[in-house]
Amino acid sequence: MNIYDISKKAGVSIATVSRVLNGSDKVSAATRARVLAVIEQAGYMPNAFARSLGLNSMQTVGMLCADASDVYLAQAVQYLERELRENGYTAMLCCTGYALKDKQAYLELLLRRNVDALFLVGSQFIESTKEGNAYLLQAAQKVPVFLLNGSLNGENVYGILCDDEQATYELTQKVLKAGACSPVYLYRYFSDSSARKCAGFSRACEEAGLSGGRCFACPGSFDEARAFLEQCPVADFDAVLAADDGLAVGAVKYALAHEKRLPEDLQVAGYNNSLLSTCSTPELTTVDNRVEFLCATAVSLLMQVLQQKDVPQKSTYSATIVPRGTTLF
Amino acid sequence: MNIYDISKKAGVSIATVSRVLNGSDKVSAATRARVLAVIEQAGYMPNAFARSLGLNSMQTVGMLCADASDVYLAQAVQYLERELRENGYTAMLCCTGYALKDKQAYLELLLRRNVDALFLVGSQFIESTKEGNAYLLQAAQKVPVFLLNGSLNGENVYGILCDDEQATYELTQKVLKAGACSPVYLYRYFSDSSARKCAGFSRACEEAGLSGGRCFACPGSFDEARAFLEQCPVADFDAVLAADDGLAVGAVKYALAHEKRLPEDLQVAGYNNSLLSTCSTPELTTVDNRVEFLCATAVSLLMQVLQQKDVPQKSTYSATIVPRGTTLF
DNA sequence: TTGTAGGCGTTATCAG
DNA sequence: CTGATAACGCCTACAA
Repeated sequence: MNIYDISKKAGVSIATVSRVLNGSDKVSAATRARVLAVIEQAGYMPNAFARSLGLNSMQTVGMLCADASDVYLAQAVQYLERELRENGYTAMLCCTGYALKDKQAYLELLLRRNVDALFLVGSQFIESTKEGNAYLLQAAQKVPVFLLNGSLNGENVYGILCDDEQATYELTQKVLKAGACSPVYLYRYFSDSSARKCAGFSRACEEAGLSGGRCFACPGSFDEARAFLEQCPVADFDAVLAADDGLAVGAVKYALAHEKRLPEDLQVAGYNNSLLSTCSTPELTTVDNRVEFLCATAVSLLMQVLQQKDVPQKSTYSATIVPRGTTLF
Repeated sequence: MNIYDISKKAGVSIATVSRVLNGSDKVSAATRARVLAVIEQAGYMPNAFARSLGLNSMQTVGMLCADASDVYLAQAVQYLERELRENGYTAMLCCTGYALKDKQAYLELLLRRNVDALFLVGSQFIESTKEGNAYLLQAAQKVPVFLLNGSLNGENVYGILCDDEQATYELTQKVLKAGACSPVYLYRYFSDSSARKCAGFSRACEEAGLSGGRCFACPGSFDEARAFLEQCPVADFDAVLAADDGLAVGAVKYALAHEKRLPEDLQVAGYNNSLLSTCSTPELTTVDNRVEFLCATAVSLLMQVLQQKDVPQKSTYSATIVPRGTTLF
């Protein structure tokens, strides 16, 4: 069943059928109705591949995400997909994992599908070395590349990111002001975003005259985070700030297991304002980095880029602190 | 940059280039090497649309999922995508929400992209009426339709599902045997799966000679679930079993707020063995319905169907009970 | 308002 | 082993 079949049944040329399909106004109401009736009756759907071949676009964007089951990333995936669809685009999802080699391979895989753009969801996609990021710049020669919560200097690469440094700085200040004397910072793995968070934390610590060496990488499961705190290099810590809510939940579990009162004996704060922050009892103080806004912005920027409009290479927005039960403010 | 450019540079015909691209063995090693060198040097990638047009497939499957940010569904999405990719397929994700009208619209949208198959993730896609399911049967006339944790009788429709009834039955038995006299069951919304779970719960209750009317629909947030229990129609309940871990976390919050000891005063059990079950303190007893297995099975069945092999319309597998801190067994 | 014909970039069938 | 050529199904000037 193709456009020829329809044109025959309707007694018109394929050009007319095509015009009807694409809502051209250069078709008389009568023929339009007739053609539509035939299409309806036949249950005809135009072949997407043929259409894409001519138009050189299938209205598709590649979405790379290290782990779509991560509470935070999953939310981003959800919002992005929704926004994209509202703009007529479909998302091709690729869960890459955290290894650079895989990220590169899956990015190429998506490029081979002729996607119209690439979304890299999460700061895991920015490497610390120039060579590590080369593949992104290369991809950007073919399609616009959007970094969600990351930034990278390069033609056709667009970064939208939350000011994690400032948010963490302010959060740390509040925790210190509320009485903490020996805070520590936990992050899951090194990334563009966690580096910014550590920087904000350290800045606040320095300003308060505290000693350094308080930021630690720590495995991500609740139990591992808890175990880490049991042998924390800074033995007398009285506040745990974390780069994501999961680690903070680990800290809560640590406190509950050691009969430390939350927040009197130990202040805890997470990041992301994810489901985990309210799942915890007491509920976590956390930072809302506004994923929904991030995603909406990214998609709207993409639409502008596709319309050949000028778009800033880097957009920054600020986060909000959400005080709840695990801090003294 | 297309296949003609490459053929010219390599001094061969496009047929030869195509053969090289597709790994045909009817090419001499010398020409193959020459062509590959040109391809490499030019950074050439074949056009996916043209290729798909000829082959009538882009090796793509449509993935419908009510909410990709749901902890359970997100995990399914992640596993499915991984399995699909390992088999050379790419996932087009569509987050439909829970309204039938939207589910239908997004399914058609995917069909219009000429996907090779459809995966409907979660039992939300089976309606209780015949007319409600008609769109699935219609879609199945074009491509194979896979129901993940659901089943429906129809040509080209394949259901893979967990025996939720039996798992819930056994779980309820254990809770009763451990001392509960007045259990209640909470589910978030009516679905194929929640119906099976309620049935298992009710069967165990009946066998224990308990009165009926113990299954309740309940809004899904932690706070709402907790609030529901505060005015539960069954006032003297001493066990809360839930159709998902989120509701069970609500029950834990209820217990903590009312100084009921877990599990001595109140037994609680969730479902899905999701992140929420270990995020909770105490950790939730729950049911592991083995999403990973579900997804792997679904993809492997798809591959069989695509190879024209005979595949059972319905595959069932069993779940595992995971005893943790919120029950007395 | 409608129809004709060429092009999009592959794959695959035949000849050679 | 290699090359010419006809599909694949749609869009869109250009003509009528």
